[in-house]
Amino acid sequence: MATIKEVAKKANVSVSVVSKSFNNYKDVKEETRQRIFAVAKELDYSPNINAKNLSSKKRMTIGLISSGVLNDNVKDSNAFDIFKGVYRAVADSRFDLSINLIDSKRQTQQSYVQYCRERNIGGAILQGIRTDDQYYKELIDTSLPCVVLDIMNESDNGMIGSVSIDNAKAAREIAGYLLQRNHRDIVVIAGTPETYVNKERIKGVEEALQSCGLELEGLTVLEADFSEEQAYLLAKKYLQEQQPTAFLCFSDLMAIGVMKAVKEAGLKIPEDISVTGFDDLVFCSYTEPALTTIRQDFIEIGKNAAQLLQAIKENNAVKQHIWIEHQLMERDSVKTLAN
Amino acid sequence: MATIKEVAKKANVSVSVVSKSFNNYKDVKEETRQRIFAVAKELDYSPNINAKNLSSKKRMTIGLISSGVLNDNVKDSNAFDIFKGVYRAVADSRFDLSINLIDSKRQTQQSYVQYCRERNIGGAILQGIRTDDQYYKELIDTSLPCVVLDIMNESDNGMIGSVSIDNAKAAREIAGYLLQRNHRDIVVIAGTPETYVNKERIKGVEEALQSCGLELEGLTVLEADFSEEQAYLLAKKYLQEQQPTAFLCFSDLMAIGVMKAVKEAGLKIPEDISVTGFDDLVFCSYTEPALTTIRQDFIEIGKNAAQLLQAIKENNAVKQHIWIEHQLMERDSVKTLAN
DNA sequence: CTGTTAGCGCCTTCAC
DNA sequence: GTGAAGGCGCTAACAG
Repeated sequence: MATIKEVAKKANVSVSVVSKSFNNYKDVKEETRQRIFAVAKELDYSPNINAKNLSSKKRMTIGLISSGVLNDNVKDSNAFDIFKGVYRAVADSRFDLSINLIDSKRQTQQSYVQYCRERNIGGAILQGIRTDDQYYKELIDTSLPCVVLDIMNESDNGMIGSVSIDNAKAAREIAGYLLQRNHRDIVVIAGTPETYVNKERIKGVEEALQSCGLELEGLTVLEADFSEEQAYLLAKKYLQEQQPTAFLCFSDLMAIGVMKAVKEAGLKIPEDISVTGFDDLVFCSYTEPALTTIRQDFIEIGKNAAQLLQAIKENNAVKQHIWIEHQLMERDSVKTLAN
Repeated sequence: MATIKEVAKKANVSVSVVSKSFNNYKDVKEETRQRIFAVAKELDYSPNINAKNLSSKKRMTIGLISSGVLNDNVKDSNAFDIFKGVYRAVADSRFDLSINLIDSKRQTQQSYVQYCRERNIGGAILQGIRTDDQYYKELIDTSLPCVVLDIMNESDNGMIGSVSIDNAKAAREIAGYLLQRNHRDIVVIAGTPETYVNKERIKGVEEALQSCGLELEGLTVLEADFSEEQAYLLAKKYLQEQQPTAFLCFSDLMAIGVMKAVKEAGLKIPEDISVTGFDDLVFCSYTEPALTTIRQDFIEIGKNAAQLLQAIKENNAVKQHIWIEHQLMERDSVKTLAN
């Protein structure tokens, strides 16, 4: 592998000129630059990233800290879509960024901050991380630029941004959708209560109820920790005693679990019971019946996260939080009830 | 961020001792080592990876070159599963590897080799790459350790390994499954003919036919380029003229396309026509009817690829090709015909 | 515009 | 066992 030195030598210039040429400095004569490029090509030279990172203090690597890399739920590929979005944004930018995926479960020996510093990672995107994560707080307090997904950051640290859909609004919409179709006996299959996303969605559902003049007391909320299995078990148990007209689930995975329980109880969807999801994972259009749900555009989320991160790093972030549009996907799992 | 110097100073030793301590050299007194570690912890020190890579010529980063990062097919998450497998294998190893994802479509300006050299990438795993890829050949000729997926490498370069299921065998199995159920008018929806995977699967189907004493001439093969849309169009057109008893598809995505065409033709699956897939993507169990297919364990594939790559790098690879077990997933899309 | 030079943080002989 | 010193390849002042 040719080094900058060899290029310089062969082109009869000093290394600094070569360096400048490659870094688009303008104080290099065009002619010289061309000559250098020619030689570089001939020698098959390309700058060594390690050396580059070492000497220039610029940090151009971004880390993607995610809980979705090692989890066993093959159905959950949000992390990958987010990844795709980040990748695209980065590929389209003028930066030469590389992406480091870190699994939150694996990363227990060492704090994220430490990991990032070691690797000269200049900014991180956090996905599927909980605010009570042992290292989350540490990261937030650092001056490392971060973008968190599905978390609303409350600190006044200017280096922290966030991206998410408007969960309250989305929940309001899907609850409203059910209410409009005359569902009054709705059971909410919620996720993990401490979670920002969960709180927002609960809020949205409540708002929808209120705007229909309904009492909140009547609302049954079952907490299934965003787990398919948990949702299945809870729904199964619930169905032994009561039969609501609809299950409003805070994730598609949980909706799948619920559907299984409903079917096992000998009930039909949507004839006997309606079910809705949240996320719009790929398989939602293939379930029987196809699941009505809220679509989150994870690719878009990832893309925006990467762009926001760059903006933060360059100190020109306009908004600290970016809302991504969601979409109600109307399919076949909800029945309109007689008034 | 503390540097090795500061640690050395505070521990009253020279930097080299610190370096050695961290790199498990044995010529450091245990007592000193402990003292150094204590100081390091106190100073929150951890070695800088860039500097490390720069000075030691060891290459511990592996690259994952994939066609699946930027493609728009959200249904196709094989790449992610492979990625997961690689990640796990790497996380379990004693190496500190980081993963670089490279999209083959994006990577047009620069050869893989060059990309890897720049980043000090010591080995690469190629996924979804075609042997006629402009940079593939170059890579194979290099001394960069590589593991290719779904390609059978013919060169005698000892640095190249490969991992895949036994495609011929799998195809034989699923074709046999159909034949056993008395299907005789089978249309194969194949992928891209130049592809290793495709050739093997064709071979497998032919072998199955032969072992039943059937003529190969009767076999209809439609090439749909592994595309859902193409498969849909071809099946649609074919159904206007003829009606086979079964479509044997070389990918689930194509099977989905075929199923759509069949349904649109007013035919029922599996009553009128049976359909089989290949891959077992997540949504296969949710289709209506659930798709009978060949399951590829992509996570396992990724894991083995990473392990093989390490073995190659350490010069102790036993086999150059690793076969991963596949599995016939029997679901509801095939009907047993009357004899 | 171009060259010189001092690091960046760490590893690795080679002396002591 | 430990320390000194020379690089790894590149960037960024600072001179010229």
